[in-house]
Amino acid sequence: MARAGLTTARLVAGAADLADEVGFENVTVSALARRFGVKDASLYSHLRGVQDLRTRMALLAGEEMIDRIAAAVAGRAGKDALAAFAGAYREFALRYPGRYAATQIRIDQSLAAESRALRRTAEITYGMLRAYGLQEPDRTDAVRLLRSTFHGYCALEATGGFGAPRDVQASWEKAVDALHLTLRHWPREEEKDHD
Amino acid sequence: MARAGLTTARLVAGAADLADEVGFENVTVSALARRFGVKDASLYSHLRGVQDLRTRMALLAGEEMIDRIAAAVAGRAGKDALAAFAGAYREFALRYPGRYAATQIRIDQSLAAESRALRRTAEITYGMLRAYGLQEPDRTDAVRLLRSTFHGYCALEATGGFGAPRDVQASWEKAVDALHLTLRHWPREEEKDHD
DNA sequence: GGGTAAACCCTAATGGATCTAGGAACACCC
DNA sequence: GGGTGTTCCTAGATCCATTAGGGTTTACCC
Repeated sequence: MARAGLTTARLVAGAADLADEVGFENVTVSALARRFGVKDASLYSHLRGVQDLRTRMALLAGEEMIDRIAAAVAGRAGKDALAAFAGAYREFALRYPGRYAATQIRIDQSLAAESRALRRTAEITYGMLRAYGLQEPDRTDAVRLLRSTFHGYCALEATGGFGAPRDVQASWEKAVDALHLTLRHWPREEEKDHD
Repeated sequence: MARAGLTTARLVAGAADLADEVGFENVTVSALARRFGVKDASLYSHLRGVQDLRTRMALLAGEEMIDRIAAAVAGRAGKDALAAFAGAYREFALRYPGRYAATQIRIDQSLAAESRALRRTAEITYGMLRAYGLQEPDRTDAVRLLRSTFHGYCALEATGGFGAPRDVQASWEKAVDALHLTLRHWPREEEKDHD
């Protein structure tokens, strides 16, 4: 009956590792308890339940991810910053698929508001766009486009959506190039291109 | 003991409706049996199990989705076709969230190869790009970029990822505009923009 | 160093999910 | 009307989430 030394933080970290190994959707309270050599019920002193666990995993993974991205972007601007952001984003998504999946779940609005990770992500993303000189609402539109492309690419790649023989890394770099050009020549409110 | 008249097709269609109502991940064999007023075990004469059910849902939803898109794109070219494709894509994803989620699961490679929906999707997507005059590998890169952006946007929107007050429809139209320009001025292999 | 309160982990039990095995009722076809 | 499958059911095994309540270790305080 040696104590296992469980804490909420250790459990959540263990769950994140487990998610990377077996997939986010296969992280169960039972599996987590097994990993710590403990009975299921023991986890309920540290976690309110599986929903709580998932939320905590999402927040942890979000922090870890934005830390990597922030480190990659630091000291860069313009296309350099964009490429660094994109590279760190995809690197994280591919290397830690369970953690990445965790970042994509729906989070309670009130929790999201007080999440340091989300605030930092917004800061860093908007900061990265500064060089392109966009004003609202174009800035928000651009952020949404970037996030969509990054997430969509990683999600499709992760689920085996890209079947063509073409190198996936090369396509990614092309996409980042294209995004850079899009940001540089953003179709602003007045100067719409009709064609 | 009146027979319920179950068939694989009816079950899969029912499961798709159920997915749109309660979410793809909440479609269970039990819930589906309940919906048809039948015991769980009865479904196993028509379906091999929950994995089989999910795969069939994915194939069905994929067909339905590409049908809508094909109808929208028919007779259009260039930016017109792109906008129609994008509109039909997002319309489907938002209106049938459970079916859309089904289309995103990982499908067995051998099954994917013989899927009519996947072949048609490829045809229509590449056809839509004809007007932009891209050659391989640029064409594949462009397809990947389009799919990523469309999927990423719908996925983020569906999980409540867009918190800013900016109108989501407007951002989407801007994204489609931006994609059109990207396709028109695609950074081809030789003429790379270094900046 | 011993007592005690809190923290930690357990047993036990409920309810819901997937899935298998085997049996009964129905439809159809001659 | 008697086969002959197909369709659906009962029963049961296994796994997961969660709650209730109880025993044991830890750490702190005198």
